[in-house]
Amino acid sequence: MKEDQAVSALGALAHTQRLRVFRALVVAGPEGLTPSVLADQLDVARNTLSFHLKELAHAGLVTIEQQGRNLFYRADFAHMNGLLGYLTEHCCQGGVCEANATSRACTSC
Amino acid sequence: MKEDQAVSALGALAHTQRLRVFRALVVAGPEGLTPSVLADQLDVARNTLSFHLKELAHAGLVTIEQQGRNLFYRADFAHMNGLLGYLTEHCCQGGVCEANATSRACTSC
DNA sequence: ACATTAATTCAATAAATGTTGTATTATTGA
DNA sequence: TCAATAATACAACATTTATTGAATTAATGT
Repeated sequence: MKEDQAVSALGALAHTQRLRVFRALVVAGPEGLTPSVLADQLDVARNTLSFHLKELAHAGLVTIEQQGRNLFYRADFAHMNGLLGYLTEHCCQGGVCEANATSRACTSC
Repeated sequence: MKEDQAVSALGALAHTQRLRVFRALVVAGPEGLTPSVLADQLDVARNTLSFHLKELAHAGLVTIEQQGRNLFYRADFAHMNGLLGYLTEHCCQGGVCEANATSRACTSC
């Protein structure tokens, strides 16, 4: 992951509602969730949610698939994993755990 | 780490210059760096840097110690570690790696 | 075709964030 | 004490981000 990707992903998560949206998608797993369900679950206006989902998608943290008139948003675990790897790597730069950095990211995601 | 702390830390790092400042402090290690040195190193105006350092400090990611007329800023590795733990834990919620979550954070920081 | 549902888009506004220049506080050394 | 240095604080402004209500697009079922 590049610096600007990391900044973008960090910015996308640096908002209470978006972090909750992302967490809800993580919990939902590979099936994902529709904006309607998310809006009900998190009590957010639909257009506001749409804005935040776009932010998350633009940052590469979620993917979108259309099924009929529903959209299914899913957490992009690989991208989140890349962010964790970036942070771990740079958190430890100059430290003693560089060798572990790659194995430390969430490999199951 | 609580949600609002995580949001705050994520927001502090979600800015190119602040991320670079933090990385420079990580590289500098336990000695830390003064604003003057950071400003020269990163080519940022001093008052702008002061603003960004305040943001990082407010988010708990850096600590400040005064020595004479110099201030020494240091990366707070424990706090960064806490953020990584929070993200790892929530990135994996509902997944298979919850048992590893605690061991995955940067233990050397 | 028509009404309904899902979701987004747009414009307007409000709120938060970032930058710059200037002024201020505090420490040091002559 | 006075000049120089380190750093922050403040005010003004510009920019970006967030929210809301109204309108729009697209898919579905009758």
